[in-house]
Amino acid sequence: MKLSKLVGERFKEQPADCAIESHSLLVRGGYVKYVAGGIFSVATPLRRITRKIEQILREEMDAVDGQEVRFPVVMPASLWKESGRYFAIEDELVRFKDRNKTDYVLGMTHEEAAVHLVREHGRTHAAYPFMVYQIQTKFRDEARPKGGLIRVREFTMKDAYSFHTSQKDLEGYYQKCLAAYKRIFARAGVPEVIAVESDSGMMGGDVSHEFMLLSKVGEDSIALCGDCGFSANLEATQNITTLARDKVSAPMERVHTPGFKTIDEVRGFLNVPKEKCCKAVAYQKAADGALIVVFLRGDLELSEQKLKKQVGCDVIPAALTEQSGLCAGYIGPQGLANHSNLTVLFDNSLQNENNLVCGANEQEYHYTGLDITRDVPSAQFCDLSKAFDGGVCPACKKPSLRIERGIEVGNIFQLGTKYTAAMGMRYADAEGKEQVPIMGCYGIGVGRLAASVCQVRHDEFGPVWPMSIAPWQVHICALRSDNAAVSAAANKLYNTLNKAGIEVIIDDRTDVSAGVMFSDADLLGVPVRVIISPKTVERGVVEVKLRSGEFASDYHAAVSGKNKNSEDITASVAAKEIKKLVTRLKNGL
RNA sequence: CGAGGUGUAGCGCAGCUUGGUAGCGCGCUUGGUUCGGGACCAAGAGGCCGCAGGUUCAAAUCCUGUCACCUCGACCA
Repeated sequence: MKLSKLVGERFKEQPADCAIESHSLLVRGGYVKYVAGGIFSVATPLRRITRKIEQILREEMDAVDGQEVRFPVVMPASLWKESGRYFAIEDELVRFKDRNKTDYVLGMTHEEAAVHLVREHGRTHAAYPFMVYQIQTKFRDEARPKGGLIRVREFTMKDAYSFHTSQKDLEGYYQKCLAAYKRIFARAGVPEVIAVESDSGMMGGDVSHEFMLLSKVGEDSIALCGDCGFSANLEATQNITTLARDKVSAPMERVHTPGFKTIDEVRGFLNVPKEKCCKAVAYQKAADGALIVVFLRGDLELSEQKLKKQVGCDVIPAALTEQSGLCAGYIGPQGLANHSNLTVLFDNSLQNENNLVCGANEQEYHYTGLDITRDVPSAQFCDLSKAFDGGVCPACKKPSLRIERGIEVGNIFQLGTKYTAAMGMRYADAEGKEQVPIMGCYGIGVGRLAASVCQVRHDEFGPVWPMSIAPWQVHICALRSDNAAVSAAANKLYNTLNKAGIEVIIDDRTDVSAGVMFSDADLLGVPVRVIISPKTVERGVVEVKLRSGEFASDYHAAVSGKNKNSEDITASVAAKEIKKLVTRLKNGL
């Protein structure tokens, strides 16, 4: 590839509207061009990167007996009505009508299509287990695309679907896929990706993992235990609290707290620690507006995800009106209006607690001396608060939990029979009895992975691509290409490397300064840089540098140590050395 | 969907308060001088000032509406 012909502009100004480094660098390096909200065109350098990622995905999926297939982007609504998701999913699923007024959807994931494809093949138990996968464009009408390629509406995803005759078989296969995923991320140059337990959300099923690349720009919070290695999505991490109960329970006392509503105001006024307050949070069920009041310890945060799971439906923060019978800012467990349509829940953190401050369900009054055991004997406790930094690990019970941010680069779910049952997929078991197959699914976002690698592998000048996914392996900067000797030497090396099967891009522009060439090379992030200039030609050498900055002098020495020779010999000697270097980097040495 | 913000040349921005010839930097074109970390000089090209109404002799500027985008939140299979 000649850089002079490469489509896409590189520039030095920080683009407006880029909130994270990977977005800014991918725009500045001419990797992507914005088309519309969450929709990008991908230029050659990024396309070459994603092709390499896709190839790694194919190899690893094939290694666990995956069969590559291709599902349609456009599917009839009827297929999505079979699974029920046509109605369950709201605006994220794009719906439209064709010329005959038939309803269609744009594929945002392909469980339905997968079941549709394999239900005939899967009629006999002898067919199992098997997996199909595809690498294809998906469209999700995200409420708010952000972070450049991290969260987009149109994206390429590798999605795989496995089918099994027993939970045990699925679990065994699931472990194989988990191992395959670890290999994939290691090969893509981000071995630090970790698998964390996740909440399966509305995908259904019980066990699921998310693959997280720790990064401050990540959208997910992850709880990690530095002691036992426990890791889980914050939403799926049980919050264990350890506050000790006071020896003596004071009697409840009604106190005047004019205008003090929030925990901070009340605890400051009454001079008690936050954790001795009983906080009330009001929500409503999204479907019917029924009120939910959650009580939790004053220093903790409610997890909406956990609340949703507990009440079994979507929830929204409550709008407290006169009719609600709730007294905003003064809600407490004692004397709460007896509302037929009110759910009251207590977080585990309040269990056995005493001497708490709580609302009195009356304007401008709180109680002190609340003893949950004594005063609210009917309280139902469950896990509703968020785990926190420095909290207790649910696995090893040591206070060594830390909370970090991560980018979700992949996920795997044990789906169970949600789709197979709904869509009528059946097989005959060994006894001839009809059974419903069990399903697993496994996804990796290709563009998001590329952007994530950029996010964690860059310096102030540009991305530093790992050799395994770099758009090219070698970048030749021919300084002063207007000089015939330089141009001849550079082209000779370029041709020699090409013939040797090395992926090489040459900056053959005759009208730019060295600084421009180096800056562009930095933005393209190719691992091995070869510099040819009048000076190096004079000495009969080429200069080799690594984008990462490591080992640069070694290789310079190795190449320049050769005797001064004719151009031909310099090219072949240099090419040999460069090929060795590329191989070494490929093998991660 | 809620809150805040921004739309002016390919990109980054000024101009708007107080209406009166549309500007700057980068990039682009041509010529010349330079040449190992985003060079310099000279001459050029490039704009429906997001869109639609309104006020006015006159609107990038004031008013109304609308669309798009960004940030935070909600949502996220």
